[in-house]
Amino acid sequence: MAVAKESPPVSPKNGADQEAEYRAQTRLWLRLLACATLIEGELRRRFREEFDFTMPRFDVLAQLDREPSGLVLGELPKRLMVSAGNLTPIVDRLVEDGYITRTPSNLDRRVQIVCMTVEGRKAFRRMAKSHGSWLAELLAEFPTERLDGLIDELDELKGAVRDALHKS
Amino acid sequence: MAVAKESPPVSPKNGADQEAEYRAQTRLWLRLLACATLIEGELRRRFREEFDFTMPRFDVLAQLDREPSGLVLGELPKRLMVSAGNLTPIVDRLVEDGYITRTPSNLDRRVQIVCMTVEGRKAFRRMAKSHGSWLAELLAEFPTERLDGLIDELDELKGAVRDALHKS
DNA sequence: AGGAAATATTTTATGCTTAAAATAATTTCG
DNA sequence: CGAAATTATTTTAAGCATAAAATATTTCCT
Repeated sequence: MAVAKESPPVSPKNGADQEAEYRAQTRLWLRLLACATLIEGELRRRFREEFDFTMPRFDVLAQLDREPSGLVLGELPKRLMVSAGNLTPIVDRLVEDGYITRTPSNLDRRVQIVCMTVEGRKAFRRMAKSHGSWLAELLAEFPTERLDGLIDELDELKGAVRDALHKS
Repeated sequence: MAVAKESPPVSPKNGADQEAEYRAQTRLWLRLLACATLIEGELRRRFREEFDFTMPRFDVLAQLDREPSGLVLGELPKRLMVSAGNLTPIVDRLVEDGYITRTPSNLDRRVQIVCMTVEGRKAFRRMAKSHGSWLAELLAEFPTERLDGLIDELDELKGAVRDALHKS
């Protein structure tokens, strides 16, 4: 069960410490995933039942809601942390359904500008309101005064992971 | 923008407080999702590149690794928090590839017992080792002494969400 | 100018995920 | 006993997700 044989990264740790840290890191990951899965599953279910809508579609609208003049299509995969190919059929359907428009730029015909329609904006606001209250309902039992603390911890975690990703 | 018009759930809150809490809850959810997405994406990438394997397949093996005598198939969707139908093709392929066996119970022919093979166990251990060190690498910059605190917070969050789900 | 590299987007192949319906075996109970 | 309800699992249809390859356009460079 020798794990700490490789060169220690910062400070030397004996086997038992290293093992304990491994376990804690794994537990953190499992808790994180469990919380996200739990909340995401419930939000997805409600989006479907109440609005016959999906979260990825809602996420696209949420991005466009903040950009009254529209957004270059290529910005969406970056902001939503998904692949570009993934977005194509989602945007296709949002256009079909009249929530957004997709117009090729005249300056650079590779580029497309996506923009929410008036109806899209209306639909988004209605759904966003429900989304907020669903979240409030799901998180109601978590003490309000600890929300900000947890947000800060997660921000730091996110930063730490990002840094680690940039190094490799 | 009237939001707090509905009857207040526990203690009365004025509009501004309610708005602030909504925002904090949304931020918490977005951070949680961002952290999980970031880590999951990287782990998935490495599983694919290093082992040509997927995380759902690994998750199934991880459950079976803790059960030397095997597991009733129906336990897997519960423990992994996925739908039963989802598991069928994943288990199919793990059987095809020789990592696990699936044998119908003689007492109740609806039930199937899933059990890891010797080779499955070997492959799992190899992958689990890498999985642990990848996680350690990704979380290296997050201070060790705060791991347990964050785990506790997430445990509480998970409990709060579960409670909210059971109520509805 | 004109070919090569870069950029934006779509297509393809594969796999995960869900919900709902279908199948099959067991249990319950009148 | 035998029909109805329950339980375990699979199938189906639809959508999300990725990686890798393809397409189309623009920029860079000589």
